[in-house]
Amino acid sequence: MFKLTRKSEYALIALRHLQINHDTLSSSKEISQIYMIPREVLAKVLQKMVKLNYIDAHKGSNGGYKIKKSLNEMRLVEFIEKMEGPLGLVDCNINENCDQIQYCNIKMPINKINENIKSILNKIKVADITT
Amino acid sequence: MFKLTRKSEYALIALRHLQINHDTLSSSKEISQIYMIPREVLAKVLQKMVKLNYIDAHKGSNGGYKIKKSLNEMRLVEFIEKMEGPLGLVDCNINENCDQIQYCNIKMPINKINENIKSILNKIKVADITT
DNA sequence: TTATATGCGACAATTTTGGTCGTATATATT
DNA sequence: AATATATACGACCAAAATTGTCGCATATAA
Repeated sequence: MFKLTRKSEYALIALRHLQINHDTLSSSKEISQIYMIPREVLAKVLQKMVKLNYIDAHKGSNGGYKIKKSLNEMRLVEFIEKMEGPLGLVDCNINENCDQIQYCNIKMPINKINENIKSILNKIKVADITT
Repeated sequence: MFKLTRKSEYALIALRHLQINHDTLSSSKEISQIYMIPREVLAKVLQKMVKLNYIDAHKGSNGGYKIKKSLNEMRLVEFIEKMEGPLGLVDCNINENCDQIQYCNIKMPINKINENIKSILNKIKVADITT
């Protein structure tokens, strides 16, 4: 509970690598080997970041990925939510698919705590991880 | 990802109920019915809280549970960690069973964020939920 | 004695997460 | 043109965590 997923971790590891090597292309093979990450999983994470326009991809021999400068200014929460879906301590912070929703007696206080946490995370930029 | 478990939710719902009805015993049956929580699951959560000495149990007919006053002053994080095990954004905040640990390039920044979140949670008391 | 409560272990079902495989497509290099 | 190497993507499988069920033992009030 209360953990990031591996995919998020892999994404951030890759981003940091891409940031440090922002003057060259880095392939999924290269990154997966350096950090001991299963190649295919990493590849999909990278592909998702391309789709979200966070990094650029170059196909073919000597191809690879390159980070986009603008990404560093993005809020970390936003990044994670785009990659994984909305964050929330409990389901009713996200949707209303909860059997307890109409009887629940802790909705309000939990919601408040959720807001607190989100507001902290809102202050963290992707660059705080990658640089 | 990044969610409380149902068990934690159930525990907090039950605690709030016990707090409101602190002058009488409440049975797992009663609580499970009011909040639409599967009885057996709730029962185990309650039993765990008894073992941790957070609530009192009375067996037999007309039995049930009662909250201990001191619990309300406990930090929420501590409560959750006792119920569920240690919290951490990533595995290496908890133990070192991670294939990436020696190559990881985001250990430090993630650790810092983890500290931030924990320090917020440290300011929240159980009473902030139950009252 | 009976009804009703907690206590507890084994286990089953479900969901989430993490990882694998096959194939298509693009491109630099030879 | 052929080859090697890279990304793109869908289908699928495996493992782990979470959530829920069942059966039985024990305690106690009425």
